[in-house]
Amino acid sequence: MSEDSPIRLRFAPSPTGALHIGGARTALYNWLAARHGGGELVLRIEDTDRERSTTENVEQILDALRWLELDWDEGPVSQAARAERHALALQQLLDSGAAYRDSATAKEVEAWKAEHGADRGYRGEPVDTAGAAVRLRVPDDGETVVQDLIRGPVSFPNRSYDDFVIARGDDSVLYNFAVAVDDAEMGITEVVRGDDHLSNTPKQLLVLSALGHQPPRYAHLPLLHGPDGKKLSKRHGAASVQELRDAGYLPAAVRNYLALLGWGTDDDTTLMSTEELVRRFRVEDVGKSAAIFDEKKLRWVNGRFMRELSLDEYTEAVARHLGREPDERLRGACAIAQEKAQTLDEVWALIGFLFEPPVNDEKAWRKVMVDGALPALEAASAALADASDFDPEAVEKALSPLPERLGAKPGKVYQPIRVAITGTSVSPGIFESLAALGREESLSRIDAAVARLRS
RNA sequence: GCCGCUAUCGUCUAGGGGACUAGGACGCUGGCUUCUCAUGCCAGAAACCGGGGUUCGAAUCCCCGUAGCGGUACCA
Repeated sequence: MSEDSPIRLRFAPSPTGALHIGGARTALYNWLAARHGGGELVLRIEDTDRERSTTENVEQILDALRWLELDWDEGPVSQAARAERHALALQQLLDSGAAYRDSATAKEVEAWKAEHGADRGYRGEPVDTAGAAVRLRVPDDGETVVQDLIRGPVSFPNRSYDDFVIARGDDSVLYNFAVAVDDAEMGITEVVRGDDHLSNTPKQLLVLSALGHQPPRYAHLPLLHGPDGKKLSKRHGAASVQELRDAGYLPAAVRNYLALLGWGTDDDTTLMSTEELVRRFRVEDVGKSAAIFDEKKLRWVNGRFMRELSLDEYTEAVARHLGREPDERLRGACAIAQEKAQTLDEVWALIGFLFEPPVNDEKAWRKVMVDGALPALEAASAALADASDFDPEAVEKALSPLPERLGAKPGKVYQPIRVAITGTSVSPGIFESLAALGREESLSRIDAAVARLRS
Protein backbone atom coordinates (compact mmCIF):
# COMPACT_ATOMS: atom_id res chain seq x y z
CA MET A 1 0.00 0.00 0.00
CA SER A 2 1.26 3.47 -0.76
CA GLU A 3 2.06 5.47 2.33
CA ASP A 4 1.64 8.89 0.84
CA SER A 5 -2.09 9.05 0.23
CA PRO A 6 -4.78 8.17 2.76
CA ILE A 7 -6.56 4.94 2.06
CA ARG A 8 -10.27 4.75 1.53
CA LEU A 9 -12.24 1.55 1.75
CA ARG A 10 -15.82 0.61 1.35
CA PHE A 11 -18.16 -2.06 2.62
CA ALA A 12 -20.84 -2.61 0.02
CA PRO A 13 -23.47 -5.17 1.01
CA SER A 14 -26.48 -5.89 -1.10
CA PRO A 15 -29.58 -5.73 1.07
CA THR A 16 -31.00 -9.14 0.34
CA GLY A 17 -31.80 -10.00 3.95
CA ALA A 18 -29.97 -10.31 7.24
CA LEU A 19 -26.23 -9.69 7.33
CA HIS A 20 -24.58 -13.08 7.22
CA ILE A 21 -21.44 -14.05 9.02
CA GLY A 22 -19.43 -13.92 5.82
CA GLY A 23 -20.64 -10.40 5.17
CA ALA A 24 -19.91 -9.47 8.77
CA ARG A 25 -16.35 -10.68 8.39
CA THR A 26 -15.94 -8.69 5.19
CA ALA A 27 -17.23 -5.63 7.02
CA LEU A 28 -14.86 -6.28 9.90
CA TYR A 29 -11.82 -6.70 7.65
CA ASN A 30 -12.65 -3.48 5.84
CA TRP A 31 -13.10 -1.73 9.16
CA LEU A 32 -9.86 -3.11 10.57
CA ALA A 33 -7.93 -2.18 7.44
CA ALA A 34 -9.36 1.35 7.48
CA ARG A 35 -8.69 1.87 11.17
CA HIS A 36 -5.25 0.30 10.99
CA GLY A 37 -4.22 2.52 8.11
CA GLY A 38 -5.84 5.65 9.48
CA GLY A 39 -8.10 5.70 6.43
CA GLU A 40 -11.80 6.09 5.82
CA LEU A 41 -14.58 3.57 5.47
CA VAL A 42 -17.57 4.22 3.27
CA LEU A 43 -20.78 2.23 3.61
CA ARG A 44 -22.49 1.75 0.28
CA ILE A 45 -25.69 -0.18 -0.23
CA GLU A 46 -25.76 -2.09 -3.50
CA ASP A 47 -29.42 -1.75 -4.15
CA THR A 48 -29.62 -1.64 -7.93
CA ASP A 49 -31.83 -4.72 -7.78
CA ARG A 50 -34.96 -2.90 -6.68
CA GLU A 51 -36.88 -6.14 -6.22
CA ARG A 52 -34.87 -7.31 -3.25
CA SER A 53 -33.72 -4.03 -1.82
CA THR A 54 -36.29 -3.19 0.82
CA THR A 55 -35.85 -0.65 3.57
CA GLU A 56 -36.33 -3.44 6.12
CA ASN A 57 -33.38 -5.30 4.64
CA VAL A 58 -31.22 -2.19 4.71
CA GLU A 59 -32.22 -1.54 8.33
CA GLN A 60 -31.25 -5.09 9.27
CA ILE A 61 -27.78 -4.59 7.90
CA LEU A 62 -27.31 -1.28 9.67
CA ASP A 63 -28.55 -2.90 12.88
CA ALA A 64 -26.09 -5.73 12.57
CA LEU A 65 -23.21 -3.34 11.92
CA ARG A 66 -24.17 -1.21 14.89
CA TRP A 67 -24.42 -4.23 17.15
CA LEU A 68 -20.97 -5.32 16.03
CA GLU A 69 -19.82 -1.79 16.86
CA LEU A 70 -18.35 -1.27 13.41
CA ASP A 71 -18.76 2.37 12.46
CA TRP A 72 -18.28 4.06 9.11
CA ASP A 73 -17.17 7.51 8.06
CA GLU A 74 -19.46 8.10 5.13
CA GLY A 75 -22.84 6.83 4.02
CA PRO A 76 -24.82 4.76 3.86
CA VAL A 77 -24.94 5.83 0.24
CA SER A 78 -27.49 4.19 -1.96
CA GLN A 79 -26.12 2.90 -5.21
CA ALA A 80 -29.53 3.32 -6.83
CA ALA A 81 -29.46 7.01 -5.90
CA ARG A 82 -26.38 7.43 -8.07
CA ALA A 83 -28.29 6.53 -11.22
CA GLU A 84 -27.55 9.88 -12.96
CA ARG A 85 -23.81 9.34 -12.53
CA HIS A 86 -24.17 5.84 -13.96
CA ALA A 87 -26.18 7.17 -16.90
CA LEU A 88 -23.47 9.71 -17.66
CA ALA A 89 -20.75 7.08 -17.60
CA LEU A 90 -22.85 4.81 -19.75
CA GLN A 91 -23.37 7.54 -22.33
CA GLN A 92 -19.63 8.20 -22.34
CA LEU A 93 -18.94 4.60 -23.31
CA LEU A 94 -21.69 4.58 -25.94
CA ASP A 95 -20.29 7.79 -27.44
CA SER A 96 -16.74 6.53 -27.53
CA GLY A 97 -17.81 3.23 -29.05
CA ALA A 98 -16.44 1.24 -26.11
CA ALA A 99 -19.97 -0.03 -25.59
CA TYR A 100 -22.79 -0.78 -28.00
CA ARG A 101 -26.44 -1.76 -28.11
CA ASP A 102 -27.22 -5.36 -28.89
CA SER A 103 -30.59 -7.04 -28.99
CA ALA A 104 -29.34 -10.63 -28.82
CA THR A 105 -31.34 -12.90 -26.55
CA ALA A 106 -29.78 -15.40 -24.18
CA LYS A 107 -30.58 -18.13 -26.70
CA GLU A 108 -28.82 -16.30 -29.48
CA VAL A 109 -25.76 -15.77 -27.32
CA GLU A 110 -25.72 -19.44 -26.52
CA ALA A 111 -25.99 -20.35 -30.19
CA TRP A 112 -23.14 -17.98 -31.02
CA LYS A 113 -20.94 -19.65 -28.45
CA ALA A 114 -21.83 -23.12 -29.64
CA GLU A 115 -20.55 -22.03 -33.01
CA HIS A 116 -17.38 -20.26 -31.86
CA GLY A 117 -16.13 -22.57 -29.09
CA ALA A 118 -16.72 -22.89 -25.39
CA ASP A 119 -13.70 -20.85 -24.32
CA ARG A 120 -14.69 -17.97 -26.56
CA GLY A 121 -16.75 -15.13 -25.14
CA TYR A 122 -19.72 -13.75 -27.03
CA ARG A 123 -19.12 -10.85 -29.43
CA GLY A 124 -22.20 -9.04 -30.72
CA GLU A 125 -23.10 -6.70 -33.54
CA PRO A 126 -24.22 -3.15 -32.77
CA VAL A 127 -27.87 -2.37 -33.59
CA ASP A 128 -29.62 0.95 -33.23
CA THR A 129 -32.81 -0.42 -31.80
CA ALA A 130 -33.83 1.58 -28.77
CA GLY A 131 -34.59 -0.74 -25.90
CA ALA A 132 -31.66 -3.02 -26.63
CA ALA A 133 -29.26 -3.86 -23.83
CA VAL A 134 -25.82 -2.24 -23.74
CA ARG A 135 -22.73 -4.42 -23.93
CA LEU A 136 -19.12 -3.51 -23.29
CA ARG A 137 -16.63 -4.37 -26.01
CA VAL A 138 -14.11 -6.88 -24.69
CA PRO A 139 -10.86 -7.31 -26.63
CA ASP A 140 -10.17 -10.69 -28.20
CA ASP A 141 -6.52 -10.55 -27.40
CA GLY A 142 -4.48 -10.12 -24.29
CA GLU A 143 -5.41 -10.67 -20.75
CA THR A 144 -6.72 -8.64 -17.88
CA VAL A 145 -4.66 -8.95 -14.72
CA VAL A 146 -6.05 -8.45 -11.24
CA GLN A 147 -3.28 -7.37 -8.89
CA ASP A 148 -4.62 -8.94 -5.76
CA LEU A 149 -3.18 -8.03 -2.37
CA ILE A 150 -3.83 -11.53 -1.08
CA ARG A 151 -3.30 -13.71 -4.15
CA GLY A 152 -0.81 -11.76 -6.17
CA PRO A 153 -1.42 -11.24 -9.88
CA VAL A 154 -4.26 -13.31 -11.34
CA SER A 155 -4.71 -13.17 -15.09
CA PHE A 156 -7.79 -13.83 -17.13
CA PRO A 157 -7.76 -14.24 -20.90
CA ASN A 158 -9.95 -11.53 -22.43
CA ARG A 159 -11.31 -13.83 -25.10
CA SER A 160 -13.01 -15.99 -22.47
CA TYR A 161 -15.23 -13.10 -21.40
CA ASP A 162 -18.45 -12.17 -23.20
CA ASP A 163 -19.08 -8.66 -24.35
CA PHE A 164 -21.02 -8.46 -21.11
CA VAL A 165 -24.18 -6.49 -20.55
CA ILE A 166 -23.62 -3.31 -18.56
CA ALA A 167 -27.12 -1.83 -18.88
CA ARG A 168 -30.56 -3.30 -19.36
CA GLY A 169 -32.84 -2.40 -22.22
CA ASP A 170 -34.28 0.41 -20.11
CA ASP A 171 -30.74 1.77 -19.61
CA SER A 172 -30.65 0.90 -15.90
CA VAL A 173 -27.13 -0.25 -15.16
CA LEU A 174 -25.95 -3.62 -13.89
CA TYR A 175 -23.81 -4.49 -10.91
CA ASN A 176 -20.37 -4.84 -12.50
CA PHE A 177 -20.76 -1.49 -14.19
CA ALA A 178 -22.19 0.37 -11.22
CA VAL A 179 -19.53 -0.97 -8.86
CA ALA A 180 -16.69 0.06 -11.12
CA VAL A 181 -18.09 3.56 -11.62
CA ASP A 182 -18.87 4.04 -7.95
CA ASP A 183 -15.54 2.79 -6.66
CA ALA A 184 -13.73 5.13 -9.03
CA GLU A 185 -15.92 8.18 -8.46
CA MET A 186 -16.00 7.70 -4.69
CA GLY A 187 -12.22 7.60 -4.59
CA ILE A 188 -11.98 4.08 -3.18
CA THR A 189 -8.33 3.01 -2.97
CA GLU A 190 -8.72 -0.57 -1.69
CA VAL A 191 -11.54 -2.94 -2.48
CA VAL A 192 -11.70 -5.70 0.12
CA ARG A 193 -14.46 -8.18 -0.65
CA GLY A 194 -15.34 -11.85 -0.95
CA ASP A 195 -13.57 -14.24 -3.25
CA ASP A 196 -16.78 -14.76 -5.19
CA HIS A 197 -16.00 -11.43 -6.85
CA LEU A 198 -12.57 -12.39 -8.16
CA SER A 199 -13.84 -13.62 -11.51
CA ASN A 200 -15.94 -10.48 -11.86
CA THR A 201 -13.03 -8.18 -11.26
CA PRO A 202 -11.70 -8.29 -14.85
CA LYS A 203 -15.07 -6.97 -15.99
CA GLN A 204 -14.81 -4.09 -13.56
CA LEU A 205 -11.25 -3.46 -14.67
CA LEU A 206 -12.40 -3.40 -18.29
CA VAL A 207 -15.10 -0.85 -17.44
CA LEU A 208 -12.62 1.28 -15.52
CA SER A 209 -10.16 1.22 -18.36
CA ALA A 210 -12.81 2.13 -20.95
CA LEU A 211 -13.79 5.06 -18.75
CA GLY A 212 -10.19 6.15 -18.27
CA HIS A 213 -10.12 5.56 -14.52
CA GLN A 214 -7.29 4.21 -12.41
CA PRO A 215 -8.32 0.94 -10.73
CA PRO A 216 -8.24 0.58 -6.95
CA ARG A 217 -6.17 -2.14 -5.28
CA TYR A 218 -8.11 -5.35 -4.74
CA ALA A 219 -8.06 -7.95 -2.00
CA HIS A 220 -10.29 -10.98 -2.36
CA LEU A 221 -11.08 -12.73 0.88
CA PRO A 222 -11.47 -16.50 1.04
CA LEU A 223 -15.08 -17.55 1.56
CA LEU A 224 -16.57 -18.90 4.75
CA HIS A 225 -18.05 -22.37 4.83
CA GLY A 226 -20.28 -24.26 7.25
CA PRO A 227 -19.17 -27.34 9.23
CA ASP A 228 -20.04 -29.55 6.26
CA GLY A 229 -17.61 -27.65 4.04
CA LYS A 230 -20.38 -26.10 2.01
CA LYS A 231 -20.98 -22.42 1.65
CA LEU A 232 -22.33 -20.99 4.90
CA SER A 233 -26.10 -20.72 5.05
CA LYS A 234 -29.06 -20.77 7.41
CA ARG A 235 -28.86 -24.51 7.72
CA HIS A 236 -25.64 -24.11 9.70
CA GLY A 237 -27.18 -22.73 12.89
CA ALA A 238 -26.23 -19.19 13.73
CA ALA A 239 -25.59 -17.88 10.24
CA SER A 240 -26.55 -14.26 10.67
CA VAL A 241 -25.32 -11.54 12.97
CA GLN A 242 -28.70 -11.20 14.67
CA GLU A 243 -28.66 -14.92 15.44
CA LEU A 244 -25.26 -14.49 17.06
CA ARG A 245 -26.64 -11.68 19.17
CA ASP A 246 -29.69 -13.73 20.17
CA ALA A 247 -27.47 -16.67 21.07
CA GLY A 248 -25.84 -14.44 23.68
CA TYR A 249 -22.45 -13.66 22.18
CA LEU A 250 -20.56 -10.47 22.96
CA PRO A 251 -19.73 -8.17 20.03
CA ALA A 252 -16.07 -7.96 21.04
CA ALA A 253 -15.82 -11.75 21.13
CA VAL A 254 -17.46 -12.04 17.73
CA ARG A 255 -15.01 -9.51 16.32
CA ASN A 256 -12.08 -11.42 17.76
CA TYR A 257 -13.31 -14.77 16.47
CA LEU A 258 -14.27 -13.48 13.03
CA ALA A 259 -10.90 -11.79 12.66
CA LEU A 260 -9.26 -15.17 13.17
CA LEU A 261 -11.24 -16.78 10.38
CA GLY A 262 -8.78 -16.44 7.56
CA TRP A 263 -6.23 -14.35 9.32
CA GLY A 264 -3.68 -15.05 12.00
CA THR A 265 -0.96 -13.03 13.60
CA ASP A 266 1.98 -14.76 15.27
CA ASP A 267 1.97 -18.41 16.25
CA ASP A 268 0.55 -18.10 19.74
CA THR A 269 -1.85 -15.18 19.96
CA THR A 270 -5.54 -16.00 19.90
CA LEU A 271 -7.34 -13.63 22.23
CA MET A 272 -7.10 -9.98 21.26
CA SER A 273 -8.81 -6.77 22.19
CA THR A 274 -10.22 -4.78 19.32
CA GLU A 275 -7.40 -2.23 19.74
CA GLU A 276 -4.89 -5.02 19.32
CA LEU A 277 -6.76 -6.34 16.29
CA VAL A 278 -6.58 -2.90 14.71
CA ARG A 279 -2.90 -2.63 15.51
CA ARG A 280 -1.96 -6.03 14.09
CA PHE A 281 -4.34 -6.51 11.17
CA ARG A 282 -3.03 -6.30 7.61
CA VAL A 283 -5.02 -7.35 4.57
CA GLU A 284 -1.84 -8.72 3.04
CA ASP A 285 -1.65 -11.27 5.84
CA VAL A 286 -5.05 -12.76 5.15
CA GLY A 287 -4.89 -16.43 4.13
CA LYS A 288 -5.91 -17.79 0.77
CA SER A 289 -8.07 -20.75 1.63
CA ALA A 290 -11.69 -20.93 2.70
CA ALA A 291 -12.38 -21.27 6.41
CA ILE A 292 -15.10 -23.15 8.22
CA PHE A 293 -17.16 -21.31 10.81
CA ASP A 294 -16.82 -23.27 14.05
CA GLU A 295 -19.22 -22.21 16.77
CA LYS A 296 -17.38 -24.26 19.42
CA LYS A 297 -14.39 -21.98 19.27
CA LEU A 298 -16.59 -18.89 19.22
CA ARG A 299 -18.18 -20.16 22.45
CA TRP A 300 -14.79 -20.50 24.06
CA VAL A 301 -13.66 -17.05 22.93
CA ASN A 302 -16.93 -15.64 24.19
CA GLY A 303 -16.53 -17.32 27.57
CA ARG A 304 -13.11 -15.75 27.94
CA PHE A 305 -14.46 -12.31 27.12
CA MET A 306 -17.41 -12.78 29.51
CA ARG A 307 -15.10 -13.61 32.38
CA GLU A 308 -12.95 -10.57 31.72
CA LEU A 309 -15.84 -8.14 32.01
CA SER A 310 -16.20 -6.08 35.17
CA LEU A 311 -19.23 -7.00 37.25
CA ASP A 312 -21.00 -3.85 36.12
CA GLU A 313 -20.33 -4.51 32.45
CA TYR A 314 -21.34 -8.11 32.90
CA THR A 315 -24.58 -7.22 34.64
CA GLU A 316 -25.31 -4.65 31.99
CA ALA A 317 -24.84 -7.21 29.21
CA VAL A 318 -26.91 -9.85 30.97
CA ALA A 319 -29.68 -7.35 31.67
CA ARG A 320 -29.82 -6.28 28.06
CA HIS A 321 -29.91 -9.86 26.86
CA LEU A 322 -32.60 -10.85 29.33
CA GLY A 323 -34.61 -7.67 28.91
CA ARG A 324 -34.40 -6.94 32.64
CA GLU A 325 -33.24 -4.03 34.73
CA PRO A 326 -29.58 -4.12 35.81
CA ASP A 327 -30.58 -3.69 39.45
CA GLU A 328 -28.78 -4.76 42.64
CA ARG A 329 -30.55 -8.08 42.70
CA LEU A 330 -29.43 -8.96 39.19
CA ARG A 331 -25.97 -7.68 39.99
CA GLY A 332 -25.78 -10.05 42.95
CA ALA A 333 -26.95 -12.92 40.79
CA CYS A 334 -24.37 -12.11 38.14
CA ALA A 335 -21.63 -12.01 40.73
CA ILE A 336 -22.11 -15.68 41.55
CA ALA A 337 -22.63 -16.83 37.95
CA GLN A 338 -20.00 -14.96 35.97
CA GLU A 339 -17.37 -17.70 36.12
CA LYS A 340 -19.77 -20.32 34.86
CA ALA A 341 -21.39 -19.19 31.65
CA GLN A 342 -19.98 -19.12 28.15
CA THR A 343 -22.78 -17.10 26.59
CA LEU A 344 -25.27 -14.57 27.92
CA ASP A 345 -27.97 -17.05 27.05
CA GLU A 346 -26.64 -19.57 29.58
CA VAL A 347 -26.77 -17.17 32.51
CA TRP A 348 -30.47 -17.50 33.19
CA ALA A 349 -30.29 -21.25 33.73
CA LEU A 350 -27.81 -20.51 36.53
CA ILE A 351 -29.56 -17.62 38.25
CA GLY A 352 -33.23 -18.09 37.38
CA PHE A 353 -33.92 -19.73 40.75
CA LEU A 354 -33.23 -16.39 42.43
CA PHE A 355 -36.12 -14.80 40.57
CA GLU A 356 -38.54 -17.66 40.12
CA PRO A 357 -39.63 -20.77 42.05
CA PRO A 358 -37.39 -23.83 41.72
CA VAL A 359 -37.60 -25.54 38.35
CA ASN A 360 -39.09 -29.00 38.15
CA ASP A 361 -36.26 -31.30 37.12
CA GLU A 362 -37.58 -34.75 38.02
CA LYS A 363 -34.44 -36.47 36.90
CA ALA A 364 -32.32 -34.40 39.25
CA TRP A 365 -34.76 -34.99 42.09
CA ARG A 366 -34.74 -38.77 41.66
CA LYS A 367 -30.97 -38.87 41.43
CA VAL A 368 -30.25 -36.71 44.45
CA MET A 369 -33.18 -37.11 46.82
CA VAL A 370 -32.22 -40.61 47.92
CA ASP A 371 -31.25 -42.15 51.28
CA GLY A 372 -29.60 -39.60 53.45
CA ALA A 373 -31.16 -36.64 51.73
CA LEU A 374 -33.89 -36.21 54.30
CA PRO A 375 -31.64 -36.07 57.37
CA ALA A 376 -29.23 -33.83 55.48
CA LEU A 377 -31.96 -31.37 54.62
CA GLU A 378 -33.35 -31.42 58.15
CA ALA A 379 -29.94 -30.75 59.59
CA ALA A 380 -29.27 -28.03 57.02
CA SER A 381 -32.57 -26.36 57.80
CA ALA A 382 -31.77 -26.26 61.49
CA ALA A 383 -28.20 -25.07 60.94
CA LEU A 384 -29.29 -22.31 58.58
CA ALA A 385 -32.03 -21.19 60.92
CA ASP A 386 -29.41 -20.82 63.63
CA ALA A 387 -26.76 -19.20 61.49
CA SER A 388 -25.47 -15.96 62.96
CA ASP A 389 -25.62 -14.20 59.65
CA PHE A 390 -26.53 -15.11 56.09
CA ASP A 391 -23.65 -14.07 53.90
CA PRO A 392 -21.72 -16.80 52.03
CA GLU A 393 -19.13 -17.09 54.80
CA ALA A 394 -21.73 -17.47 57.54
CA VAL A 395 -23.65 -20.01 55.48
CA GLU A 396 -20.51 -22.01 54.88
CA LYS A 397 -19.68 -21.88 58.57
CA ALA A 398 -23.13 -23.18 59.44
CA LEU A 399 -23.14 -25.95 56.84
CA SER A 400 -19.56 -27.21 56.74
CA PRO A 401 -19.72 -29.31 59.93
CA LEU A 402 -22.68 -31.25 58.58
CA PRO A 403 -20.98 -33.87 56.40
CA GLU A 404 -18.79 -35.05 59.22
CA ARG A 405 -21.59 -34.94 61.76
CA LEU A 406 -23.85 -36.97 59.46
CA GLY A 407 -21.07 -39.25 58.32
CA ALA A 408 -21.76 -38.36 54.72
CA LYS A 409 -19.64 -37.08 51.86
CA PRO A 410 -20.02 -33.34 51.24
CA GLY A 411 -21.82 -33.97 47.97
CA LYS A 412 -24.45 -36.03 49.76
CA VAL A 413 -25.27 -33.01 51.85
CA TYR A 414 -24.89 -30.18 49.38
CA GLN A 415 -26.61 -31.73 46.37
CA PRO A 416 -29.95 -32.22 48.14
CA ILE A 417 -29.80 -28.60 49.28
CA ARG A 418 -29.04 -27.51 45.73
CA VAL A 419 -31.98 -29.46 44.33
CA ALA A 420 -34.21 -28.16 47.10
CA ILE A 421 -33.50 -24.50 46.41
CA THR A 422 -33.00 -24.56 42.62
CA GLY A 423 -34.95 -27.61 41.58
CA THR A 424 -32.01 -28.91 39.60
CA SER A 425 -28.53 -30.28 40.12
CA VAL A 426 -26.49 -27.49 38.53
CA SER A 427 -26.10 -24.04 40.05
CA PRO A 428 -23.50 -21.58 41.26
CA GLY A 429 -21.67 -22.44 44.48
CA ILE A 430 -24.08 -23.64 47.15
CA PHE A 431 -23.06 -21.16 49.85
CA GLU A 432 -23.27 -18.23 47.46
CA SER A 433 -26.58 -19.48 46.12
CA LEU A 434 -28.13 -19.76 49.57
CA ALA A 435 -26.83 -16.36 50.60
CA ALA A 436 -28.19 -14.77 47.45
CA LEU A 437 -31.58 -16.41 47.95
CA GLY A 438 -31.80 -15.18 51.52
CA ARG A 439 -32.56 -17.01 54.73
CA GLU A 440 -36.33 -16.91 54.59
CA GLU A 441 -36.71 -18.19 51.04
CA SER A 442 -33.95 -20.76 51.46
CA LEU A 443 -35.56 -22.24 54.54
CA SER A 444 -38.96 -22.26 52.95
CA ARG A 445 -37.65 -24.17 49.91
CA ILE A 446 -35.67 -26.62 52.01
CA ASP A 447 -38.67 -27.23 54.25
CA ALA A 448 -40.88 -27.78 51.21
CA ALA A 449 -38.43 -30.41 49.98
CA VAL A 450 -38.43 -32.04 53.42
CA ALA A 451 -42.21 -32.18 53.34
CA ARG A 452 -42.21 -33.72 49.91
CA LEU A 453 -39.65 -36.35 50.96
CA ARG A 454 -41.74 -37.32 53.97
CA SER A 455 -44.90 -37.78 51.98
C1' G B 1 -18.44 -27.30 -20.72
C1' C B 2 -15.34 -22.91 -20.23
C1' C B 3 -12.50 -19.31 -17.03
C1' G B 4 -10.41 -18.87 -12.23
C1' C B 5 -9.14 -19.75 -6.98
C1' U B 6 -7.71 -23.10 -3.07
C1' A B 7 -5.35 -27.53 -0.58
C1' U B 8 -0.79 -28.43 7.01
C1' C B 9 -4.14 -32.19 13.06
C1' G B 10 -11.78 -33.02 13.14
C1' U B 11 -11.72 -27.15 13.05
C1' C B 12 -8.95 -22.15 12.98
C1' U B 13 -3.95 -21.51 11.99
C1' A B 14 2.09 -20.92 12.43
C1' G B 15 5.65 -22.21 9.15
C1' G B 16 7.55 -19.53 2.61
C1' G B 17 14.13 -24.60 0.80
C1' G B 18 18.03 -27.00 6.11
C1' A B 19 15.93 -23.97 12.80
C1' C B 20 10.36 -29.74 11.65
C1' U B 21 11.05 -35.13 16.10
C1' A B 22 5.86 -29.93 11.85
C1' G B 23 4.43 -25.22 16.73
C1' G B 24 -0.11 -22.80 18.99
C1' A B 25 -5.52 -22.46 19.80
C1' C B 26 -10.64 -24.74 19.85
C1' G B 27 -12.59 -29.47 20.31
C1' C B 28 -11.54 -34.50 22.09
C1' U B 29 -9.25 -38.08 25.93
C1' G B 30 -6.98 -38.67 30.82
C1' G B 31 -5.43 -36.40 35.51
C1' C B 32 -5.35 -32.55 39.41
C1' U B 33 -8.53 -28.77 41.92
C1' U B 34 -13.79 -29.45 43.68
C1' C B 35 -20.39 -29.05 47.01
C1' U B 36 -22.87 -29.67 41.23
C1' C B 37 -21.69 -27.55 36.60
C1' A B 38 -18.12 -24.72 34.82
C1' U B 39 -13.39 -22.31 35.42
C1' G B 40 -8.17 -23.01 36.19
C1' C B 41 -3.78 -26.08 35.80
C1' C B 42 -1.10 -30.53 33.84
C1' A B 43 -0.61 -34.53 30.34
C1' G B 44 -2.06 -37.16 25.76
C1' A B 45 -3.97 -38.68 20.87
C1' A B 46 -4.31 -35.97 16.27
C1' A B 47 -1.98 -33.08 10.02
C1' C B 48 1.89 -31.46 5.47
C1' C B 49 -4.29 -34.46 -0.67
C1' G B 50 -1.67 -38.00 -4.50
C1' G B 51 2.20 -38.56 -8.18
C1' G B 52 6.25 -36.73 -10.70
C1' G B 53 10.18 -33.27 -11.02
C1' U B 54 14.09 -29.18 -9.41
C1' U B 55 17.76 -29.51 -5.33
C1' C B 56 23.04 -32.16 -1.49
C1' G B 57 18.21 -31.21 0.97
C1' A B 58 10.94 -29.92 -0.31
C1' A B 59 5.37 -29.03 4.15
C1' U B 60 7.88 -24.89 1.63
C1' C B 61 9.58 -24.04 -5.59
C1' C B 62 7.62 -26.24 -10.61
C1' C B 63 4.35 -29.65 -13.39
C1' C B 64 0.36 -33.15 -13.70
C1' G B 65 -3.62 -35.34 -11.30
C1' U B 66 -7.53 -35.32 -7.63
C1' A B 67 -10.90 -32.87 -4.57
C1' G B 68 -13.43 -28.56 -2.86
C1' C B 69 -15.07 -23.78 -4.01
C1' G B 70 -16.24 -19.41 -7.07
C1' G B 71 -17.58 -17.11 -11.71
C1' U B 72 -19.76 -17.90 -16.31
C1' A B 73 -27.64 -13.53 -15.77
C1' C B 74 -30.78 -7.59 -19.30
C1' C B 75 -28.89 -10.93 -10.07
C1' A B 76 -25.81 -8.64 -6.56
